Amino acid sequence: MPIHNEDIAVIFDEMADLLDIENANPFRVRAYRNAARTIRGLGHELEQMLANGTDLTTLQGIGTSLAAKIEEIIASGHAEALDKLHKEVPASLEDLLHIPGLGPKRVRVLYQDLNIKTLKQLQHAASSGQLRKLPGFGAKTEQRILESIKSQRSQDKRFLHHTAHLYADPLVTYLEAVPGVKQVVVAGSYRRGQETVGDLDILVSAKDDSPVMQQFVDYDEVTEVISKGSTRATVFLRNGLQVDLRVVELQSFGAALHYFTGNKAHNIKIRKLAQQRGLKINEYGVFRGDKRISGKTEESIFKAVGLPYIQAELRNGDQEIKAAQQHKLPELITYGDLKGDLHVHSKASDGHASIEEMARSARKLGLKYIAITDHSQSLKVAHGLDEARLHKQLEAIDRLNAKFSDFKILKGSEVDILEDGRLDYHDSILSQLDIVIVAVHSKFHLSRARQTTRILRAIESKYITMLAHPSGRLLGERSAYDVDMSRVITAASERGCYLELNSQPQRLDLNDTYCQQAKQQGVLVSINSDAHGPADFDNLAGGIHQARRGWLEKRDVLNSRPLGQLIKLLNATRC
DNA sequence: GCCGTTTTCGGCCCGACTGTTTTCAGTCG
Repeated sequence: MPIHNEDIAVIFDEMADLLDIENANPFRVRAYRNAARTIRGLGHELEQMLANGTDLTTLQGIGTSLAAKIEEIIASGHAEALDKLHKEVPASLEDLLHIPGLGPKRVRVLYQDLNIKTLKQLQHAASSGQLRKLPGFGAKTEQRILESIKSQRSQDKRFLHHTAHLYADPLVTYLEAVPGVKQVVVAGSYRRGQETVGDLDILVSAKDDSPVMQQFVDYDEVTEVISKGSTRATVFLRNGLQVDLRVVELQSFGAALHYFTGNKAHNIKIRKLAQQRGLKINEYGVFRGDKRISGKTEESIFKAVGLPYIQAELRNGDQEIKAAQQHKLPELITYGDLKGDLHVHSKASDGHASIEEMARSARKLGLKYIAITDHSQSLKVAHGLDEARLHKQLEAIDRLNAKFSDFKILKGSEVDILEDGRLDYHDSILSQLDIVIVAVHSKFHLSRARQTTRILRAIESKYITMLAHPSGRLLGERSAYDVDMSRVITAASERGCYLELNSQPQRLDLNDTYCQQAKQQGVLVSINSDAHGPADFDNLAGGIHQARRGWLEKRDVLNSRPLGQLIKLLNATRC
């Protein structure tokens, strides 16, 4: 069975948790956590790197001991050191760590003094008032633990970026209207454009006498106030989203924005660079001794450590700092660079607007072309078009195009890849289309070998233009099907076709890592909305975030091309 | 457990808030 990086990272995280509870050297604990973080951000499978003879100790935070453990896990599927820890500390204690307010020290007390090992035992002890007698615990802590178990807040719920946006936007508007407020920005993973966010970090600069903190906790969506100080507060909104508010002075705003945008690994690296220059960076600025030398803007923070500005989406503490030092940062694609959308449905299949409505909506947003790509005949559930209906649609598109002088509707289809890799229409049909998107909509559970062969065969087909939502995942609902994506990207490169970055909020697929691989192999990516109605064109903004996290520039994106160039590139896929 | 352009030993990012204390530990981000 292949061992993925995530499997190894999970083991190291668990070891860190258990060592923490064991009261091990905190820096040893941190070493495991750092290693887990490094591994998650690698972008290449460790198993593959090892097979290629890579020396793992060259990786950040991996020394001889952890490299040996990685090899052990890849070879055997487990780590003896973790097995040993399990004999000393019950694995279930890890669950207790996820309760807000419970850290390693208190979990250790719970286990040693009351032999509490599970959430259920914890709930029982809290209900019967036993916790408040423990050292370091009190009645309030006991109450909070009980409430948190009841509300299942410990489940670490994450929200789609798209969903968080729906709540962030009105809250920002609300805060901006508070007297004395000068600036409001949502930082954190939201600003970095992550697919999902665990909470919202909102940064505000305001006059000293501004009532912003009080107004924040009085916001009518707030159901619970966790903490509230003079510069920081934490609340929960009705939908369970946690929101942290921080208030800083204008002169510190850039430093705070950088600090609270993160990610953590990025911040730590930037701080270390500062240390090497005899400087100290915190959320209030850059300091030499006690003297603040900058902090008003993010640019000034980067400048202080000798770096050019690094876009928020790139800040994951992995490659971006080295690239910045070498002046090799990408000039990231922006929303305005998009010229069209190559994956759009109409009500002929499972969309809910006419082709003309979709075209006019796209045109209104400034796009110059769309491709109508309704589903093919096998996808009955989405009213896939048979050959006769598709023919009629092509004629209708001809008639519509005659109405536009500055906009083009391309003829396309989202063609099902059948179980054996054949396509759902004959070549004679496909040859009449401007664009053929192929996609998997069934048989998600094939073995890795069969799924990969299936998709590679589809890519080899004479008329295909691009592969849509290549991994098939739905965030929070369905994981990716098991496919060797690196082979798919290489095949697309050799075949000379394109890959989609589907902008639906729960897809965002290709993901960032594979976008970068596609770029490295010269495969153009198309950022498509997969719109089923006019409002869905808004999804493109999320696709842009994802593309930026994948280091894509304008030149790497197929639908950044004006129509004339695009058509040449579409024709070039016909082999 | 990792790391090193003063170091192979002795450091390791840093500050706010809460609750339980009586000056601070634990937790969190």
